[in-house]
Parts: sequence; C-alpha cells; structure tokens
Amino acid sequence: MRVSRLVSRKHKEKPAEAQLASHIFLLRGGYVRPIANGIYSLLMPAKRIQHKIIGIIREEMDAIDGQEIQMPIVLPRELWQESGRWDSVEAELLRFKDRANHDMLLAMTHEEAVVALARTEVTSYKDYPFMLYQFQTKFRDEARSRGGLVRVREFIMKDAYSFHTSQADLDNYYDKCAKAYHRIFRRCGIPEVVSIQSDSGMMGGKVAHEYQLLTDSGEDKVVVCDKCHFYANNEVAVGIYQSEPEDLLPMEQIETPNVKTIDDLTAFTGMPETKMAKSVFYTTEKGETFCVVVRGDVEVNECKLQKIVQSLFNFATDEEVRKTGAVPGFACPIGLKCRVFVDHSVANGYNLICGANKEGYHTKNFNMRRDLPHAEVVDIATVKTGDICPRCGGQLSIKRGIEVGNIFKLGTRYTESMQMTYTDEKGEEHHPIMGCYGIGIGRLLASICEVRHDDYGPIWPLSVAPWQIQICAMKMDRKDIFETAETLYDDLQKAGYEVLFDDRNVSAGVQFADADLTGIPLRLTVAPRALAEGMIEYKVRGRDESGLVPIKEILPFVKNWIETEMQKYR
RNA sequence: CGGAAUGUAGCUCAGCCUGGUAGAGUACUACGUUCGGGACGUAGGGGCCAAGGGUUCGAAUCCCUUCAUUCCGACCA
Repeated sequence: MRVSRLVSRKHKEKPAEAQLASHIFLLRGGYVRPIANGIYSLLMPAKRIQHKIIGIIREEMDAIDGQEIQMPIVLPRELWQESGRWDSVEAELLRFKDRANHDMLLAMTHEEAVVALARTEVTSYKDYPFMLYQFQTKFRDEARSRGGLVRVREFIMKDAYSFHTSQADLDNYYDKCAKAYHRIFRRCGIPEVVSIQSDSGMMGGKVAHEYQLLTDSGEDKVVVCDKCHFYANNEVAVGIYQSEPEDLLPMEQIETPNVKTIDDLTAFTGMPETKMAKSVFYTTEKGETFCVVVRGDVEVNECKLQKIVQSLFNFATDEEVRKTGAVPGFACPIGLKCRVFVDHSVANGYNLICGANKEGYHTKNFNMRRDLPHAEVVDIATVKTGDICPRCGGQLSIKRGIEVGNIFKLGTRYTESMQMTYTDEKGEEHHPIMGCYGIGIGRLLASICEVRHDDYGPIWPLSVAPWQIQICAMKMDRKDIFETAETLYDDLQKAGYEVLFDDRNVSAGVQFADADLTGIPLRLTVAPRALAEGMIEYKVRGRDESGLVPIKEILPFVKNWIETEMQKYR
C-alpha cells in the first residue's frame, strides 16, 4: 500500500473527546472514525489489524474443533421470548418492527440463535460434543459508551457455543478453551492478560471467568493477590476478616451525643473502625426494608447483596428506617422488625460498638453470635486493598483491568427454556449442557494499543500489525531514491511481505511522525546518505534497535528479522 | 438514568462577560525557498457560529427549549 493512496488522515493534535491512549491514537492515526455515540467506522489500518486478530482467533478455535458459522444480526422476537430474555433484558436490547409490524431485535449475543440452529441439526448423542463459533456484529444499546473502541454499542465479537452431554465433558472443554484463550492473547502480543473468577450476570450459569488485561486505564476493578496470583472480579471476590479472639464482655450503653457516623465514632471513642459494626438500610422495589451489618471499615458490595436479596433496592429513607424500629445515625441490628443480614466481618468480630436504637447512645461489646444469633450471616463485603487472601493469607489489592474476553459454563439455561434435546444410547431425551465463550475484537484491538504504545503512537506487535514493513523514502524527487525505494517496495511485495510505502515527497519529520502513528514494527528508510554507501537503514518501532543493511542483503535480512520476531507470537 | 462541562473551518481552539454581521494555528490548493524527527514565505479555497424559538433596529454573543459530545456516578456477557 502506498501512503499517498491511503485514505487515513493523521492528526497532530489530541482529539478533544479522547482520554484513553488507545482512543487518542486510533483517532490521531486515522484508524477509526466515530459515526454516532459508540458506533465507529474502521479505516484500512484498523481493518487490517482486525483481520489479523480474527485470523489468530480462528486458528485457535479451529484447533479446539470449533466450526465457524454465521448467524444473523437481526432476530425475531419469538426466539428471545422462548428464552425469556425478550422480557428480562431491558433497554440494552434494541428492538424495532419490520414492515409487517413484526417485532425484531438486533442481537446483542447469540445463545438463542445458536440453540435454534443446533436443536434442529443435532438430535443424537453420537453427534456430541460440538462447538459452533462466529465473528459477528453485536449491538448493545449501552447507557454510556466511552473510551473509543473499549466500550461501544456496535462491535464485532467472536462468540463460541459448545454443547455437551455431561458436566464432565463441559468441564474438560471449558479448560481447553481457557488454554486457547491464553494462547490467543499471547499471540496477539498481550501475554499479561489474566483469567479471573467473575459473576455470570445476565448470562446465567454458575462458573464464569473473565480475561482481564491489567492496566491503570481499565474500567473494571480486579482483586489480585500478589502472593498466590489469585484473581477475582470485584463483584465476587472474597476477603477474610479475622479478629483476635477476646472474652465476650457484657453489652452496655454509652452516651454518644451527636455521634452519628463511623468517623465521628472513631474520633469519640478512640477505637479503630474495625471495632465498629455499621448498620445500613435498604428498601427493595417491593417496598420491603432490610438491614445489613458490616464492619466499620468495610463497604457493602451491592452486587453481592443483589444476588442474596434477589431484587433491586435503594438506600432506605429515614422514615423507612424508623419503621423497622431503628434510629437513623444510632441504628442497632438488635430487635428490628425486618430482615437482618450480617457480614462475616461482623460475625467474626468481638466486642464491637454499634448503635443503641436510642438517640444519642451507642452500644459497647456487641457480639453477633451471642446477641443476634438468628441473623443471616452472608458475604456482602467489598474487598479492598489490604484485605486477606482467602487462599494463601497474602494481601489482596485492587487493580484495574479491561475485560477482553470471557467464558461461561451456561449449563442447561437455554437448552431447557428452548427445548433442545438429544436422544441418548437408551433412547431417553436430555437437554445438552452448554458453554459459551466470547472475545470482543475491537476492544482487543484497542487494548493492545492501550498497553503497547509510546508518546508517539501505537507499537503494534508483528502478529497483528496492519503491515509488517514500513518504507520511508527521503527526497522522493531524487531519481536514485525514487528508483531504489520503488524497487524495494516491489521486491518486498513479491517476496510476500505486507508493506506500507511512504512514497510522498515530504520531509523526514512528517514521514517519521506518521510512521510512528502507524506503528509498523520494521521501518526501512531509503535516504541519500546511506544510499551513497549502498545501504538501507532499518529501525524497529518502539525499540532501540536500528542499523544499516546493504541493499543486496535486504531481503534475507527482512526474512530473518520477521521470522525471528514472529517466534514471540507462537 | 442522575451530576457537571462543552458545542464556532477537516482538526485544536480564540471571540461571548461588555450584542454591530467571523478569527488564529494546523490541514488543504498553487508557486518559490527549504529538506534526516511534524520547515518557511506569498497567494488562495473552506464556517447556516449544533438546531429551533424568543429579546433587540441588530444575536456566535443575552434568554428559553431541544439535540449532540465529553467527564464523574448508576447500569453493563
């Protein structure tokens, strides 16, 4: 490709709307252009990167016996009614009517479609297991897209669905897929992606993992143990809150005028937050108020709480709190007329301070096991830096990450609701067990840029770079330069390399700056000084690796360099 | 869906407070001088100042409404 022909304008300045490095460079480098909120066009450089990423993923999916298919983007309402998601998924699902006034939707995921396909194709146990996958556009009407290609509304995803006749077979395949995912990220040049335990959210199912690229610019919170390399999503991570055993002292009331918050209480009593029990009240959508008790230093994890309560909720008003018999600011979980959930951090504590349900008073020496024995003990704590790892006793910390992929054990959630069955060797019918496996292609592209760039632009790994080689030619108006550069371009292309040739007669600064924004790994420069010696210069993007190569030896040099470099991405 | 900010040339922005009919840099076109890390000069093209309504003799500027974008939350396979 010639730069002079390439439709991909470069910008010197940071676009006003971009904050993330990947967003800035993808716009500045002429990779993507926004069309509407969270909807982008890809220009040739980005399209080529996407093509390479898809190629890598396809190889890895084929290697675990995946069968590539393609399902439609537009689906009819009936399919999603079968699974129940037409009603359970709200605004994120884009619905519309066709000319016959029939309800349709833009697929945000393809479980329904793949089950509809597979249930008529596969009816015997002999045909199991199998995995179907595709690269297909998804549309999710996100409340807030952001970060360029990191969170968009329309995007291409590799989604794969496996079908099994036993849990053991799914477990086995799930592990194979997990390994394939690590290979995919390694081959895409981001081997630091980690898999973490996650919440299965609206997908249903029990076991799920996310693949997170840990980076400060990520939007997800990830809990990490530096000692045993345990990773978990903040929504499911569990910390341990141990307390030194103490003798149980008798409860007593203390006078605490105007002391309402935990901060007030630590200041007033001189005791640490870890000796406090904090009561928080919520009211569900149905209007039921309940109380949760956590240690003073612990934040309630509302995602965990939602799963326990099985309902949406908001903070209770003071009036709602009073109805339970508690006094706002001096609330105590004892003797309330509502459900009470106690976090392990409080259940394991000794002689804590809590409210007294009496204006101006708190209670000393609250011991949940003794004083509130029938409360429900649950895990509703938000893990924070410094908490104890449940596996190894090391320290947990919170890091940020970008979720570049995920895998789920779906079970029979969809095959039951959509009545997909197979006949086993005894002639009995069963619902197959499913797994599903996703990778967002555009997000992966942006993520690579996010962690592989310098001040001047992206540094694409050779395995995904839009082109393998960039030719810069200084002073294209000189005949010797022109002829050498053109010949080099021809020869490299004939030898099968992907070459971007900057054939413009512009200054070195412009060429190099644009080359940096394009981020191609190997740059060859044809310039007067070296050419006088019969040499061509090479420079590796993002590294202190450069030198001169005799023109005659350029093809073997390139061959060797590319082969050596590609070793890193196998 | 809440809170905040911003919409002026392809891009980055000034002008707005204090109303008088549109500016800079960059990018683009032509010519000349330059030429190894975003050169310079001269000339030129390019804007319904987000949209709609109002106030006014007169609105990019003041007021109202809507829309869009960004940031922070909520939400999110």
